[in-house]
Amino acid sequence: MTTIKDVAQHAGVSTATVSRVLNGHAAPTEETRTRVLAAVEELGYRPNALARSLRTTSTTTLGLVISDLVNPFFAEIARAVEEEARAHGFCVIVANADESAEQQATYVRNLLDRRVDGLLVCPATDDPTWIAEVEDKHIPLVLLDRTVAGATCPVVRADGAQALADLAAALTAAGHRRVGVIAGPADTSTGRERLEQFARGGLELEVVHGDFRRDSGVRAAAALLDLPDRPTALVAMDNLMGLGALEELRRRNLKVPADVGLAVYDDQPWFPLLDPPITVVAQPTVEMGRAAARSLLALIAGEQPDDVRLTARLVVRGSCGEATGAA
Amino acid sequence: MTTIKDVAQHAGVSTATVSRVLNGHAAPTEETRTRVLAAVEELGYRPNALARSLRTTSTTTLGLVISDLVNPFFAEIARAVEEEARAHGFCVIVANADESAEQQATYVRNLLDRRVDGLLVCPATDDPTWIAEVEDKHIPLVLLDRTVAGATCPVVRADGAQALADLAAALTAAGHRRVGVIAGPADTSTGRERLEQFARGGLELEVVHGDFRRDSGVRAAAALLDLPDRPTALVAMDNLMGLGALEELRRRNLKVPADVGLAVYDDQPWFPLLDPPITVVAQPTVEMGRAAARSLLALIAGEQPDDVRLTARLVVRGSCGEATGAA
DNA sequence: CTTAGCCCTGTAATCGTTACCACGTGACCG
DNA sequence: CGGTCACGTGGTAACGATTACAGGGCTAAG
Repeated sequence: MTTIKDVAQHAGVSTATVSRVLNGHAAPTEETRTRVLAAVEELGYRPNALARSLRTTSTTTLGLVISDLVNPFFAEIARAVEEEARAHGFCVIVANADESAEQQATYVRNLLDRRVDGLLVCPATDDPTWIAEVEDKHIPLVLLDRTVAGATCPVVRADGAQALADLAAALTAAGHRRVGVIAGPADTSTGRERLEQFARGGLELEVVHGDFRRDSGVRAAAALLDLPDRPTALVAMDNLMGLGALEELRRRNLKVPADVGLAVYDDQPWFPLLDPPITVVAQPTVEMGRAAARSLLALIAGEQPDDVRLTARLVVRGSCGEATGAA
Repeated sequence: MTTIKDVAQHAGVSTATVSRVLNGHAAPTEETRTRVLAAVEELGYRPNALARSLRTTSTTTLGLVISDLVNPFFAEIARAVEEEARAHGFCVIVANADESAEQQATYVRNLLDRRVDGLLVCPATDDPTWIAEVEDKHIPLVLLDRTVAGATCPVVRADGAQALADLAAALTAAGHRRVGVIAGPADTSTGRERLEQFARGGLELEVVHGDFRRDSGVRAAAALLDLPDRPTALVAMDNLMGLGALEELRRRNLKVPADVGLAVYDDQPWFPLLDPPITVVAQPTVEMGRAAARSLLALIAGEQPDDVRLTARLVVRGSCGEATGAA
């Protein structure tokens, strides 16, 4: 592997000069500049990012800890974060916590060890212990999608209050009174919040908690559909649990919305293709990712960005049934 | 930030001893061991991964360059790679090339700069120039999903020949003669191969090339459906283009399979939920990711793993129509 | 003609670790 | 009882880059 020393030797200058040329510092002569660049070219030299970062204590790298990479919601966020970061010359290391608090903590530590310049985390649970570790080291931190009690860092998330109120109203208008909710885990802020906000809609709720994954959606739907007094509609608080619910409905040969109405929090491209298309609360996923990256970069630059709340909105498509004037 | 020096001082030993304790080398006394560990604990010391890697020339990190993170096929692969790597104590840096050869090259270089121990790439195009760079530096490399002409490194991919033959047969049995193919880019191995293998099925084909993304699926489907002598079925060679095709069919109010049959290469969890459920060629996604990670780790360990070909299989679901005994 | 000042360059220290070598001590054996 | 051996430990030189500081050459001014 060729080092800066090789380049220096090849160009007949010192390593300091090579470094200066490569970093555009203290302008060297045009002549030495071209000579150095020629040597770099010829040897195919690439600076060792490890050595450089060790010296400069900067990696121009952001760490992103995602709750679940296979969840398209998070995949899209990851992509948005990455794009925004790249536009600012930063690179992103994506780590997948798989909705596990332990794995999340492991990754946070790992990213800190690698000296990322900042950390973007979608917290798996409410457990706040890992945050202290990050703040001790004075590494800029931004929370994404979910918050954690007692966190003092900026938070970027969607505000679904209005959309969920609208959803409750739409369900009511369609004649639903008793609704089964497939909620997120009670130890996540989004899990609690969405449920709370939806509960304000005045419907009678049956609640089963899932874990934001497909299988839990299947189980929760089954539990709700097995109730003696079956709810007339289901609301899944996450796209993967929505998928699970759909699978269970299909398995039981229940027609949507004739037998059971359905709505899902978080839109997916295939929801409009179902028959009937699924009514959803759509989140501004890409904007969330971008905003989070921007906040983190601001924090790194020494600014004090505010929390960001982007509004989610209801998209009525038909899976909850038609509004009946009679109701 | 506390360094190994602080720990050494705190424990009253030399930095060398601290290092030995932490790395389990040349057994120190039980007594010094506990003393050092106590100091580590007390100071909350974590070794600087940059410095360590600089010294040892090993990062226990794999680089994974993905064609498109938002494509669920690749997202699932990424997850599998990451799991397998973690099981072996390796960490994965995921980079998203967004189907762009340039961005891919940029990321490959970036990962090499960071001195990853090995590289896993899903090549965006056939352009092989970047491979030379990797091989020059003797960094272990494994190609995933797609291959590149002249590559001498191990390749892990799916073999869809039989499945595509089966699909052609199934389409024929269902009475189709002229089929519109939404193919992948001609400058990707999977794009060419799938088309070639399907073409052997003896059907009359109309081919439009897409780019493995949703929009291109929409456009390609539109082009095919606008043909004067419209094909009786469409085959999309990738799940995202399949999604696009479905959207276009929906927009035109064409019924599947009554008006047009449809099949897609690469299964997705929501395909069975459509009406009718979509016939697909299912790839062993997770196994591909795992196998690729294993191959790369073997390469890093100095072994010479063989190429891996995992067989894809046809899953008939109904979107191509029923086999007619009459045909 | 001398000297101040500027610009370019090189020398060397440094970032935090680990590898190598040398040293001291205690044990064991002849 | 002395010599060897083994083992635990400390000092120190790397790893590959950046950067403060110093020095040398040249121009311009007095």
